[in-house]
Amino acid sequence: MGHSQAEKTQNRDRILEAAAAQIRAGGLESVSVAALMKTVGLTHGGFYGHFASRYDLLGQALERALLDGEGRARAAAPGAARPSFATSVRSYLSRAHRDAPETGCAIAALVSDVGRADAESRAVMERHIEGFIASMSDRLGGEDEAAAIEAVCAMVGALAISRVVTDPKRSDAILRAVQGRLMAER
Amino acid sequence: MGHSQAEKTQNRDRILEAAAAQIRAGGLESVSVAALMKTVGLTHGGFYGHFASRYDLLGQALERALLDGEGRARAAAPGAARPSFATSVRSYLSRAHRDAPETGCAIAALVSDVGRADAESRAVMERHIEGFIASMSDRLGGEDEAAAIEAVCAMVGALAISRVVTDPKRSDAILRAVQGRLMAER
DNA sequence: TGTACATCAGTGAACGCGCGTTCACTGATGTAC
DNA sequence: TGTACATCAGTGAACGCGCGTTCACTGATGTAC
Repeated sequence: MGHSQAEKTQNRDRILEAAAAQIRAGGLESVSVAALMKTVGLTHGGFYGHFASRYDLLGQALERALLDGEGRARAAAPGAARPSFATSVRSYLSRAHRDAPETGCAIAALVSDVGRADAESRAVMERHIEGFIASMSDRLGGEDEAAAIEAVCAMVGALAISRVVTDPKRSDAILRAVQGRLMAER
Repeated sequence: MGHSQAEKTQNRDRILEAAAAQIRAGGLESVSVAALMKTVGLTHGGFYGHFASRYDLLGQALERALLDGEGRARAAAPGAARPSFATSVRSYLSRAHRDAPETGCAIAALVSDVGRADAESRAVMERHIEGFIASMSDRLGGEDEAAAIEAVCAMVGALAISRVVTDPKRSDAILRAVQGRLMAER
């Protein structure tokens, strides 16, 4: 077994990435140090060589999850150009996105959790919410921020709600309805 | 100290009500049997005379929280008549509602939590989401379900997001923006 | 280039703590006569 | 109506368990010569 410095950096990153996926799949509280380290193939004791505490990790994992989700959105648009409003909405409100929370938007995956978290965590997510609004506003021509805010709220709400609904057809219909409304309005 | 049968029924109800508030304020996982019983003024041992397990309680508390939230919405409309679309939206997207999650809509308070819960819990919330959509659809004239679905998603999303945003003015602005857009459209 | 040693990433046993749950017990309630 | 007894709501000590965290240890890495 190797213990090089390069591997340490790499392991830290793998821990963070696994935690970022875990919090989206199971919520902030679902992260256990032992289980996390097992996922990465290490033992729990080594954790504290990378992070000061579970709480410390959680803060960083939240930021990472938010970045990951945005990265995925960017990657989902084929071609180099910035995706259009319609493309963003379609990709965000897709079944694929709904069915893969662990790699998807962390805002939708964790809104209600973070809404009751400490101010620091809320500020972290807040920055990404503003980024989301700004990018949608941009894609709408940048004139009407209220329209962008409504779109973001409807998208986050629809995705989160679609994950609650147990009837797959009905869940699909909700995604489609909001998609249709958002595209039709402009 | 009294132990009459009437008091037992009453205590059970108080436990359930406290749990319904707690899950909206702190999430499903935030409920601890000991803390809950203390809130109600009893000791933890007595809990199992009322519920089979913590898990059993959680299921019932979720249903109760959802009913509570709807009751509050109904009570918020002064006068006997069913509130209009505009009144519902205004009351739902109010600062008062945002600042009192423990008595407010359990859908907004717990969407992302329940989205990753077992099918049974999801089905419980699903029924209330359908009820919410149906009532909004009704208030819109009952012709365009997609409009009602969009409104519900935007309202739930906006309220949940407004609780994340740490800047109070910006949080207010988000509520107002979505309110304005939903009312303007029809 | 090769050797000796210090560094340090990761190991795994151990600890304290809180939590869900159990259970023998208490004493008021409510019922049978 | 009053008395004796069974019932049972609530008490609080105790238990097992999992979890976050610590720490002495291991052995490969990387550096000084």
